Amino acid sequence: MPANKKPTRAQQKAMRPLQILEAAFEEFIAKGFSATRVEDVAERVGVTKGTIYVYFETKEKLFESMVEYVSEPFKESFRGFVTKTDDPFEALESFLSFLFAQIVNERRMRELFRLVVSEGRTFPDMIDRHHDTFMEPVITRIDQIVDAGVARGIFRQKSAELPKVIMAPIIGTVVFRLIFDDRRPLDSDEVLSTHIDLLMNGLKQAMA
Amino acid sequence: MPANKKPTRAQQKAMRPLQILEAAFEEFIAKGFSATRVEDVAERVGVTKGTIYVYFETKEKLFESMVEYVSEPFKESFRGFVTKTDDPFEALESFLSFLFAQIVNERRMRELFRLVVSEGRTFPDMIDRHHDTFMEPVITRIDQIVDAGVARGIFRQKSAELPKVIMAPIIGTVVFRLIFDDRRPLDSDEVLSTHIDLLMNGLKQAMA
Amino acid sequence: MPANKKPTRAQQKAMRPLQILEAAFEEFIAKGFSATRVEDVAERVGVTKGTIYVYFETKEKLFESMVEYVSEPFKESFRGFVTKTDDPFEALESFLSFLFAQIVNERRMRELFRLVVSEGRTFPDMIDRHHDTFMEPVITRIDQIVDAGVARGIFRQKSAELPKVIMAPIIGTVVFRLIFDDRRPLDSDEVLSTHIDLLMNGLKQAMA
Amino acid sequence: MPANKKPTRAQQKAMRPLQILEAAFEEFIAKGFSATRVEDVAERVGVTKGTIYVYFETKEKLFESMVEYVSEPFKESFRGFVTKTDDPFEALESFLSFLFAQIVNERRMRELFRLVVSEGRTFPDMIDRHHDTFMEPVITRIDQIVDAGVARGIFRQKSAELPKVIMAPIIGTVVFRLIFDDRRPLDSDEVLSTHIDLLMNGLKQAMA
DNA sequence: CATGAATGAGGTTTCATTCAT
DNA sequence: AATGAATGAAACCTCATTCAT
Repeated sequence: MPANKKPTRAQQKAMRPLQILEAAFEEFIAKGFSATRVEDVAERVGVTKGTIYVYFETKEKLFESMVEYVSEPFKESFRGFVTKTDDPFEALESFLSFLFAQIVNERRMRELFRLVVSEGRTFPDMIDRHHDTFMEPVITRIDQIVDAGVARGIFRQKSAELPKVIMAPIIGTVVFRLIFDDRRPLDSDEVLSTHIDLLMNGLKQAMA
Repeated sequence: MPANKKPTRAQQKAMRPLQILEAAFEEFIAKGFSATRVEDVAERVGVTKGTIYVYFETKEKLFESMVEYVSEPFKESFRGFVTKTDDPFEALESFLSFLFAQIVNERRMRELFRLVVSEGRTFPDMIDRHHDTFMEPVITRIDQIVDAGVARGIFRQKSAELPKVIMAPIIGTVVFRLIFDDRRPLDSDEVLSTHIDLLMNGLKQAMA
Repeated sequence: MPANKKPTRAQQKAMRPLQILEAAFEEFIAKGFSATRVEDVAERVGVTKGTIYVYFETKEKLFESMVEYVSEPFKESFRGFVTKTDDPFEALESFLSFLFAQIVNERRMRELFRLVVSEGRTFPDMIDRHHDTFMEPVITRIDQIVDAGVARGIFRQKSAELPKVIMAPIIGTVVFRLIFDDRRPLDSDEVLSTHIDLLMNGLKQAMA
Repeated sequence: MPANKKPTRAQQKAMRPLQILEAAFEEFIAKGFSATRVEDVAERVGVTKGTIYVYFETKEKLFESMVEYVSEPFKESFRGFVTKTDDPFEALESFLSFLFAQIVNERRMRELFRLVVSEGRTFPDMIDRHHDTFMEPVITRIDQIVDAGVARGIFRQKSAELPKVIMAPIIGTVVFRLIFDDRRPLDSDEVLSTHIDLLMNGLKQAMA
């Protein structure tokens, strides 16, 4: 069963948009929307400029489709994430581990953040969608876990911004890695466990 | 003591570079390096393209000078920051308050982060300088405070990444504000006090 | 006698070129040669670009074939036109009525004129053919009628350019309709009868 | 008093738009709007593409400005045209001579007609303006002359479309020259005098 | 110092045409 | 016969930069 050297035309056609989106991702995160040339994307795929326009109407549409494309895996795995425990500590730890794995340690997600920060002003829709499908659900989930902990007298009365304070180190770590990871790598697992450790103590302490 | 209605021509002349840097800042943060036109900067100042080139050799140099320019105030105030207490809790709280005031609540600093994230790949020097004059000193200072606390048996044994975990929420909050503040404003003071509160409890707990 | 619901595939096939020529006509008169896309023509027929090239080698050839195609009906009817009278007045009136019916009041012929005017410089052959198969025969026929009238002492001695002067209002009316008919419709019948009336009097008068 | 070899920069600047409009006219009439390249216009002026865009925002705007520019002389001379006689025959003859001189025998005006015919569908404004500033005033003037003649019992009762019938040969002759003049030149003066002669007889006849 | 006309390289997009299926 | 993916040449337009005034 030898590997298929040449894909059929039908296979080729089905793959093209994906190939282009992959290439677009790499180019856009490397140079930003404006400084990326459509031709760069084409070259990376191994086709000519015109081919890009067979699949995407404009550079803007290509960018937006690409953002959609790289956002999908997280949305998918978030939908599939279920807490298996009733213990608020374990629930929080479990969810934070999940977020670290899916966001901090996923290059795609880290770079997606770069784009949200850098191109958000030019693509407000992206911000809205990112908020609605990412930030809002995540914050809400944290909120629920904290609420449950508070209701059961395990966590202390929460502050209004507590969910964001719990979330902030994740965003911070993402950005830290985006900026400095090349020269100052950071031990993500250590950061995660430290963050959790701090949180567990910080939240529990109230009960003392 | 007459009000200075019109600056003299000499004063005007001396201000030109500053005006240009201010204008450049606004344009570059709004559209990014690549999408900003030198003419946009000129228009904002009220001069013509050519004038920009009287003071700055290239668009790149203008950008770099602008980053330098908006970075200065933080460096200045950081140099002037002294801890007046020996108590590690107070020292940490004091320093975090300082960072919130100087970074999270300073539009210039927030937007500077946007540029570091978005243009860092194109301007590696900026990243290096930002690391050396901003991140490194800040982390070091946190480290010192934590070390002091540990040495005096007030804080528990610290993790290697603890300073970054303490710093991360600040970066995270900056980025949160950069991205969502327009539609989901966040109560910075509440975030600060919650963060400090959590930290105090989290760190102290070790002693229990 | 069942209605022919669907043409057979063979019939379909035979019709393709005609359908394409029809579509090409509509597109070319609407946007001109250069601004018309081969794909527009294809879409109008309901096929894809490639199909056009099955029947026509290039866009130019398509255009030329189309001009040929829409010119045919006039040539046909002109060949079939016979003067049934000996009276020069009646002959002239009859021929002018024929020309109005076939040219001024025929959308195809009017639009053909638009193409001759607009694309003539790019397609000199079209001009030549239009001259040889249209203008020249028509002018000649007018000339013959006038000659006959002069020979029989009914019309006055003609001017060298008289046939063109007789013809010019027809072209003028065509162009008037091409340009302004949408907002300033013109009563073709009234124009025809006025033109004839004027001519009859103008030509006859000489004899007085 | 030697000729000024090099115009000053100020002179140059004042002339540029005119030079460009002249060049645009020649290019647009030769190839039509769509097939004309901005670079062709630039080359004809002896500057580069970019220079065109210093003076005209888009190719469309350039086209429209050019139409405006070449229309002006006729509007000017039409405003200056006054009939010096009370005799309707003379008035009509005088006006038709004027129109032949200004329209039929003016290359600019002839070619303007080509553009109206060929680009009218793409530039409806041009049609409107051409109607309002050219066709309508001319037709109105003819109408007035004819009315005066009828009122004084010199011309017969006019037909509703008579002014257009009087005007049509002029448009027809223009178009004839546009299309065929290269290979079948036409004697404009002869056409004019024949047209006038025919008209005079045709109109006067009523009195008999 | 300041201007702004001019440049020209380069970017996005279009489209006639080809060709494997 | 018909398709439509792919090409690549070329068009429109932009903009950093220069330089004579």
